[in-house]
Amino acid sequence: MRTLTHVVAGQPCTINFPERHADLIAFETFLARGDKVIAVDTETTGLDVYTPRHRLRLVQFGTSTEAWVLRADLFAPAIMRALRQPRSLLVHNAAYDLLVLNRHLGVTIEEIGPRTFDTRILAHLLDPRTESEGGIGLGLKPLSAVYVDPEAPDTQNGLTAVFRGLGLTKATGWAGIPIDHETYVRYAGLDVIYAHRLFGEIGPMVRDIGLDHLSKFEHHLQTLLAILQRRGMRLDVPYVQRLKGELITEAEQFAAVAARYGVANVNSTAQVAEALLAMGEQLHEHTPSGAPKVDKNVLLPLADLTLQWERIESRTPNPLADAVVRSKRAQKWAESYAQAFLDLKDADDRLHPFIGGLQARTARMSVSRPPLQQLPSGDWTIRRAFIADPGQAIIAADYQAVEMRVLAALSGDETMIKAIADGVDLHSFTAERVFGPDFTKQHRKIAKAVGFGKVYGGGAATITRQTGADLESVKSALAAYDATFPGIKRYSRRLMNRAEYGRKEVVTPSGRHLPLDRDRLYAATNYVVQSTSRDLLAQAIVDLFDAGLGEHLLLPVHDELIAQAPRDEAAEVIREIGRVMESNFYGVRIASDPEVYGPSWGHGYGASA
DNA sequence: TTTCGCAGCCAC
DNA sequence: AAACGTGGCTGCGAAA
Repeated sequence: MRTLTHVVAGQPCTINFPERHADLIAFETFLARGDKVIAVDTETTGLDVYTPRHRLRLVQFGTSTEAWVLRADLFAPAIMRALRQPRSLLVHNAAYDLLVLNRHLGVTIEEIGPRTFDTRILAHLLDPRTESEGGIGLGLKPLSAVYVDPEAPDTQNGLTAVFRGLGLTKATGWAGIPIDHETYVRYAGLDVIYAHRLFGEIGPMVRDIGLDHLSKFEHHLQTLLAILQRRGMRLDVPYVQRLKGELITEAEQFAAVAARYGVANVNSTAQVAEALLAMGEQLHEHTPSGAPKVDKNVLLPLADLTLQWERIESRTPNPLADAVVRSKRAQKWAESYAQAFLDLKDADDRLHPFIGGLQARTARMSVSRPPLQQLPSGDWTIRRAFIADPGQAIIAADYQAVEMRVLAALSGDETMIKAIADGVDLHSFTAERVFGPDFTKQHRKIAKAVGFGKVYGGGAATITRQTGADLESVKSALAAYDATFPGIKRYSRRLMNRAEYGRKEVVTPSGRHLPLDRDRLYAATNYVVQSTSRDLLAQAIVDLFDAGLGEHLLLPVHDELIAQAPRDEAAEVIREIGRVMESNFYGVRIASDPEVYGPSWGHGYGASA
């Protein structure tokens, strides 16, 4: 047994590192003490839990003064027994550890999820802001520094310094550092001690502000999302390999065209800008640092293309601009999607994207490694890579204009609530009220942009840029919109006034406190709408599991759920899922649109083979 | 050599 | 008076 000592917040703590089986007797004694709550953490070789190369190295247990760091290669049975004892577990960012323990030790999410407390969830409820947003942050280190001990070492960054001394990098260090390296063991042990103390500090705070109920909900949701992640989605590997090859060829062909105009690297914005200027093009827009902007909003018009890639016929296309946008798109799709899919798949050709259930400031969920919430939707080719399990079909149900409906409900605007109840197209309705009965397609487009502008907090200038309409008609459309839906303007003003003179935050119907930046109080409306829309989807996921439909779910995508079901039941299952998703929110119907896609996700976007 | 901020692009 | 919100990820090019 190796024993390390460390002072945490002025108190001496011990970190025990058993080296042989005889050392476990003391560990059993520690467990037999019967602490109600024990902190747990894992150290692994990397973040990609389901790739064949992923390994579990250490599992740590601890209280506020004592940690046990156990090697998974030597002591797996003891670790499993400890995890299965009937007591509460305390984990910082349990979304990750639940999956690790399930995959490597077979201790399932269902076994330990329901009795796990996650300090990251508690911290997010207290303040969801990251460090860069002016908050404490959601990592164990910044939270410990604030709530436990200002001297808390940064165990993650501290180790990267150690990695360098060993000739390792950030990428190779977690797998390569010797498993008994003193700093590695020490920091592994400190993490559970800090997590335990952090829980002791912020657990009561969450209770005091009346968020116990929301906390319970978020813990339950996280467990369900972990089950979705464990399930994963099936990848059509031959299709992805073929697609990747085609995309790379396309990227190379257009890169060769760009090279003829002096651009050796299409991803170098500096090279592209210089070459375009040399060709006599004007570049009026600039980036925050002052460089000429050459993004696709600039390049597509130079190539005589709309933002939807249709020919405008208003000028001679600039061949360089055309080649650059085409090469970059093909390369982005090849790398960010096709290649990422192949890198992250498990041994059974399934992808298990990480679902962050409580991610954004607004609690919106995120999906990463790979980013399945942001696959191209204007074209089916990338989504076609995901296929249903044998005998099943991909199905999906999305909320219809959920953010507009939430805004209508929260603001209580009678005109909009009635329009929704009557089932009319909201943007056409707005266009008619703003521009009269003879409104055009362009008028509807402006009305739609104004509606989104209200949700996002966008102003006349932004809407002008988006729609190409002139500033004056956009301004009058905004004024007419306010006159048509006075409740929405009133509601936004109320949120801002409260923040102006009271706490710089907005509180959602679920009781979530969302901090506002003092120079961006106008974001209040967006925050409460976005957050509430997320809460509705989260509630739907919980309800679907309660209704026995959880086994069908595959992925949440902000306002929709992707699922699968046996082919001959698919239509019925998705209708049922859609029904469970629907609700009445302050008198406004939150409606869903169920759809059977077919053999792949891409079949919902026009794929046929 | 590795890390990191910027620019850009994908989604809702 | 006006104010475009939330994420993930890749490549470049300079800093460390």
